[in-house]
Amino acid sequence: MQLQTAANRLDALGAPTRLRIFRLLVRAGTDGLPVGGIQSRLSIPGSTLTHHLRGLIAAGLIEQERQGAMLVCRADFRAMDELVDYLTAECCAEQQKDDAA
Amino acid sequence: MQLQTAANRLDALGAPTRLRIFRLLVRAGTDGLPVGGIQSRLSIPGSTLTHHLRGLIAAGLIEQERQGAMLVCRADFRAMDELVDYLTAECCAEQQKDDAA
DNA sequence: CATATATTTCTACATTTCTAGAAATCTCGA
DNA sequence: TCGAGATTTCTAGAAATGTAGAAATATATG
Repeated sequence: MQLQTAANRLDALGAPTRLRIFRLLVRAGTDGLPVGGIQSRLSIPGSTLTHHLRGLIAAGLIEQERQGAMLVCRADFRAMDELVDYLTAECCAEQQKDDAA
Repeated sequence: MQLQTAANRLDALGAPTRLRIFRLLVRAGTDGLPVGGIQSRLSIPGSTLTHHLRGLIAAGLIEQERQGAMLVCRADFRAMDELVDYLTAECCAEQQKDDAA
């Protein structure tokens, strides 16, 4: 995983509103939740919610699938695993390599 | 770990510059690195570096200890572990609890 | 004290971000 | 095609953020 990708995902989760959305979707599991379901549970105006969902999608942290009139959102668990791996990968390496990349 | 704390730490790591700093310190291990060492390795102007170090400290992700004229920075590995735990804790819970908190 | 090295503070500016109301668009069923 | 529900787009303003030059401050050493 590249630094930029990791930074994008961390940044996406760094806003409390988006972190709440993401955690709600993680809890919802593989069934996911429609946009409206997120909206009512978290009391977020639609336009604001769309804005944040776009950010989470751009970061590759969630996916959407249309089911009729509703747009179902799901957490991308693989993406989250990659992120966790990235954070822990170099732990205590104690090396003096540069971090230019 | 509270949502706000997690969001603060994720946000702190969400900027590429700060993520590079943090990973450099993680690699440096318990010895840490002085501010100047980070500056020369990552080619970041001093004022910019100080700015970002302040953000990482505020998020509880790094600590500083003065050693003579130099200020040694170290990653707080416990904080990183807490953050990783937070990200993985609710994974695949498949529950329908609210996320109002 | 004077000087060199290390780091921060001050300052400024461009850019991005968050928020949300109102209007527009999309999807389905009758 | 019309209406209702679902979601997005448009728009705008306030606030936060990233960046870094120049000056100031701190620390050690001779």
